[in-house]
Amino acid sequence: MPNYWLFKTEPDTFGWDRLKREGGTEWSGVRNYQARNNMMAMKLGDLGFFYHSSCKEPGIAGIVKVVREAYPDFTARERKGPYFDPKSTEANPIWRMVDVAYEADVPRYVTLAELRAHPSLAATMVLLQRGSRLSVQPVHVREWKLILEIAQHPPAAKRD
DNA sequence: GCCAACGTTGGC
DNA sequence: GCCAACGTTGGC
Repeated sequence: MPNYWLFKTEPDTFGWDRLKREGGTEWSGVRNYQARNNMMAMKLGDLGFFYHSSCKEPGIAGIVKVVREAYPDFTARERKGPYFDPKSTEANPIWRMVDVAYEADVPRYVTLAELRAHPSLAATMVLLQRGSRLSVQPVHVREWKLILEIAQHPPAAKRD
């Protein structure tokens, strides 16, 4: 059984279209210890939702698979780069990344608002907790299955 | 070790 | 653009 995760990304910077086009990516630039620890816990074959944040309609855009387990994030040592961290050295790299690859499309885009509308998700999903902004987070298998179930049906009609 | 100040995230 | 919540920094 794989474990399940959620990766946040800003579609203006690196969205689902680009991930599909390129087939996969290094998940570099994460500078939060909890998110790093989550990546260090990932195993080959784990699956993750590809989540669009900081955009007009935040939500789940696709599914990726972990194709390389955690290894040092070299962008921490790129002196001129935006992710440079002087605390990270070759002998002691403090930041890690994983590689992910395209796994599948979701049947349809599932918005944040829709996720929130499900009480059982709202109660437990890390993404939906107040003030939560963890960029790489675990998803419970129960949540994973429910979200896929939601994605297999048309969105609930909007009421006026 | 405390905690105020600051910069960032991210929904709205 | 606003602002609440968060994580980090640094003085003490």
